[in-house]
Amino acid sequence: MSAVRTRFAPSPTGYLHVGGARTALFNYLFARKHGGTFVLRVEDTDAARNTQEARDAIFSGMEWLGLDWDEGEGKGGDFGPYNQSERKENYDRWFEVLREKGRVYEDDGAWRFRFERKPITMHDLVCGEVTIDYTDESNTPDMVIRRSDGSYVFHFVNVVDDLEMQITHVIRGEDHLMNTPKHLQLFEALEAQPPLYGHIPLILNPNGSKMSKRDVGAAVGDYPRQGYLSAGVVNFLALLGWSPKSDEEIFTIEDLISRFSLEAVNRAPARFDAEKCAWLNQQHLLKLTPEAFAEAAKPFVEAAGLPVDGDYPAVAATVREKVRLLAEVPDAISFLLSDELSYDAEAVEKVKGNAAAKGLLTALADDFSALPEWSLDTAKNQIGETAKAAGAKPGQLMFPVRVALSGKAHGPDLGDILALLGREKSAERLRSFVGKLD
RNA sequence: GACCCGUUCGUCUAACGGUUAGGACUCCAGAUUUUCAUUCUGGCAAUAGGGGUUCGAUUCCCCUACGGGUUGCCA
Repeated sequence: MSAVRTRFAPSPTGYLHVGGARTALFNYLFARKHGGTFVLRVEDTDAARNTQEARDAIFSGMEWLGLDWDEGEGKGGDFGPYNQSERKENYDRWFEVLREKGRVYEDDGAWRFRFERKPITMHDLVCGEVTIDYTDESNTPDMVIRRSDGSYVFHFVNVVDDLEMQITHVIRGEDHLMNTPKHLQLFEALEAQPPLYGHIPLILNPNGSKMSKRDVGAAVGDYPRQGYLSAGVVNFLALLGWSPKSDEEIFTIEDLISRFSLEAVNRAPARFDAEKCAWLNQQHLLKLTPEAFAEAAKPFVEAAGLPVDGDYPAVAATVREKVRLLAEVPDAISFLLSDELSYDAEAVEKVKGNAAAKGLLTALADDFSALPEWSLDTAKNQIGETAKAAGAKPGQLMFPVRVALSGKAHGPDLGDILALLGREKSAERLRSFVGKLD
């Protein structure tokens, strides 16, 4: 087989959505796996619906996901231009071939392609052998390939471009399965070898309806904003419709490249599960070094108006194992970066339910002030000492201290909190919290 | 309507025609952590229904139901 060439061919009419991203991913994985070439072609033949924002969203989305293309926008290549809007001469030339062969005829100013009336069998890389009968013209009317304004429709330009760009494998959504016989007929009329096709199942909403624009989780551009790592999203998308055929499921893009195969792609559509996507993201977050985590979370913390100098890297590191999305970080550490505390009502109520808490917290504040030296260990140990001195179990005091210092029921390790806050602030927050318990 | 693809725990999925139908997410219960999270252990939970073929069917065939797709001078 000649060298593998795949392509992703989006039309810039909206943002890049997860379905398109997964199609791009599978084409990318397949090309990389086989040492082939991945082409990015923009199908911008519908001038009325195309927008510059949509073009930019495609490029930035692909870049964010790490799906670097070899030919296309910004990369050049021997088969350009890679925008269909700039390829009219190519279409005119091939249209002329069809006209000379008598395969097209005029209809109301438009030109229709005359199908051969016979059953068309395709050998889909994912779906297997599928036959569509083109014998009955009323079911499969000859299709317009050139509009009355002289422009060409999707089916024709798509085929001409795949032909000229020497695409060997077309991996696309199942919504194109019924289009494939049309494309096959075009290739045959053009006397060209068609690529191999693989149709992957669509992604559905959690309720089973078709996932489209505007649905939750549909826009790739939203993921970075919510604090997803591209590694997490790529991992999740890969598992939607493809299986490694093993119990493993945490994969880097390199892992995916080496394991990917079209044979392992499912035929049934998959539903989008935000919970699992977030969990996978957490798994990839866990793989970051504390420094890398702090750096990744930085934009979110800055956007929340919190300072990211001084202790910030150490502060961020305390919640590395406690968040699923980076967008959760500012909330999780704001009490360490700012003195403005907001108390979680439920957590405070829980402390109020503990009759001994007030006395214990007051005693601890005093003991903190009296501590000869202040360190993570001495401070943390003092909690136990103070509790025991009052005849209470250490565990009884841990939660109230957590709420007093952070205002929350969940957060970093108590020792980390004490060390970062320091002696004065810790004692001060304990005392001020006691005042709120009345 | 017609045509095409599909149907395993709620979700993502595994299972040469022979498994107590496995794993993961979620949820619940324990353990660990003097706190939170992480981690670990255990639990709940599925072959859409009906016919065949077969010694034996999640697996092969047919029918029904359900879901999705296509049916444009959109892509």
